[in-house]
Amino acid sequence: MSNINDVARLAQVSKATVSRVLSGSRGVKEESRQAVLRAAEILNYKPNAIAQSLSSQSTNCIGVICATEHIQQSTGYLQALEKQLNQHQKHLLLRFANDHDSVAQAAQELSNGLCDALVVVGARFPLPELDDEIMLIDCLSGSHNLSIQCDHIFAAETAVHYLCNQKRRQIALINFASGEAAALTLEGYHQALHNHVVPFNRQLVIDDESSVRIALQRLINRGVKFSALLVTDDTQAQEAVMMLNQYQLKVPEQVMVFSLDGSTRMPGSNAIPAIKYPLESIARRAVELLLGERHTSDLVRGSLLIA
Amino acid sequence: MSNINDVARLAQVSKATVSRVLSGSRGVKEESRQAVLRAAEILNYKPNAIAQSLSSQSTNCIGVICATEHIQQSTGYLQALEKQLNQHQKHLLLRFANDHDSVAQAAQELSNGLCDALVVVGARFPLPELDDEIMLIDCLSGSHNLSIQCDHIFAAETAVHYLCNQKRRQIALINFASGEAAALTLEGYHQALHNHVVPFNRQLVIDDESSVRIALQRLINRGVKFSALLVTDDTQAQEAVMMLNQYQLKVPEQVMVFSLDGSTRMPGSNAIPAIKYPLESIARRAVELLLGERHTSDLVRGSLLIA
DNA sequence: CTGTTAGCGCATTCAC
DNA sequence: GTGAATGCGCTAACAG
Repeated sequence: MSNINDVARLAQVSKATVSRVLSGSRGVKEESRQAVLRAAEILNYKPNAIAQSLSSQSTNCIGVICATEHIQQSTGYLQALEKQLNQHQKHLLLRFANDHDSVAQAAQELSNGLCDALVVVGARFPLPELDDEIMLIDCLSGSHNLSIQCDHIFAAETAVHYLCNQKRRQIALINFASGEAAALTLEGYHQALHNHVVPFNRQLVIDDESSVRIALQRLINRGVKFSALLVTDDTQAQEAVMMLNQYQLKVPEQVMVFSLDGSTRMPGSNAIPAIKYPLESIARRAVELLLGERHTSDLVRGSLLIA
Repeated sequence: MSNINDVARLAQVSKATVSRVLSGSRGVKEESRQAVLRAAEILNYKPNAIAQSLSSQSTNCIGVICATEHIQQSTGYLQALEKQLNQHQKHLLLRFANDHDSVAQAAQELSNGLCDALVVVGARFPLPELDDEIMLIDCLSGSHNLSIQCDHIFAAETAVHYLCNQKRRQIALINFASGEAAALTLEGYHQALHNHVVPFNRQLVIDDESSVRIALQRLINRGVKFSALLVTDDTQAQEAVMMLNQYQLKVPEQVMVFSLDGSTRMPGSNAIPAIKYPLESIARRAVELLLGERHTSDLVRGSLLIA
């Protein structure tokens, strides 16, 4: 690989001029300019990103720590984020993590100057204490950090309203296992039921179980009837549908399953009503936040999506 | 962020000694050693990765260009790759691409010293001419490059054998739209049919159509009967199942769908027989290849997976 | 307009 | 054992 010296020599100018042409590029005689460009072309010269980073004290890398648990959703975020970052000439350094400790370790290892910023995406578990500079997207909690959260109250309300309008008034909820997200979802659920004058039945809610299958079994074991089931994402929804079928419960005739996050639909889940969040929009805001073009943490509302 | 000078000053030694302790670390008096470690601890010092890279002429980053078309599969590779790279203290720089030009551009942009190596994963379209150093994993072609390919002949053979044993002899094939992978798949299909003394019927094969839905429509429009359908991956399989249902064709009673790549099963596709490739193993070999611990391009066989 | 110089933070000689 | 000096490739400040 050729470097700036090679170009300077071939173009008969100094390194500084080469640098000027390829960067700021103003205040350079057209003649030298052309010479530099020609030389660069001939040598197929690309400024070394590492050297630029060291000099400018900023790599153009953003570290993304991505939760793997509901990987389908996360992948959607990943694609959207990469697209936005790409448009801003930034690179995406990927790291997967599925629990508290992995996130902590990843954050540690990426805090050595390699990244300009860090983002945690889609964590469905309690996070370690992170530097305030770290951004959280769609995580269970994160009110004190730079973050973009889904409006869980709104989502739950919308879901309940929709289901009530479908004459489904016994609505079960398999909630997040912890975090603010769980509390907010419950709040929206509660509120909407109240608006529809449907009594709240504690027996219809499971909010301390990370496995959908077990949550659903517990729900069924309780023997309470329900005509609708709220789950937190599409993966859970699909699993729920399969289990309900195994229990001879017809979906959606007997139980309508509703996904509180169907942002990245998989083939086969089209028939499940859901709340869909605008991934591109979220990614765009996230990147703007990271780049300092925007300053307020965001609460994003999703829209109702029915087949 | 503190740097090596701060540590050296606090520990009352020179930069060189600090570097020795935190890197090679031999030939240093225990006393200084402790002093350095203590100072580093106090200052929470982490050697700057960028500076190390510039000095050592090797970032520990591997660029991964990931095809998005059948994203579920790719995500599996992504996770497996990240895990392996992580174990080797390497970072994964992610880039998505969905066509010839995007790959070319991504390869360009990542060839500026930021990455030590480049990998293209899961491309289902013709690739641009790439540097020989670039590794291909599960792409349509790539015999001249460093690569890890699935044994498509073996997969198709296995599929056909299985289906024939299930008394399904009219086996339709919706093949890859191009590349060696298509040719090899067809070869395996052909060979296995021959072994089972089933005549080859050109009408049962579609190999110039990138959309499964359209391919399947064409197949059905042709009016040929088929009791089994081979498709190239799970996403396609699920779409095929849905379409077949719309055509009132019961799956698997009337048509058994078989996925030639079911490495990353989604909920709901469990009932579809498939060939499953060992993702972790593939990722491990890939990383070994990248790191020069191994030198031969690989052909990987997948195993039959039935519910 | 352009060349020279001095860092960026670290690893690595080479003397002592 | 250890410190001073040099270089990785580039950008920026400062002279001319």
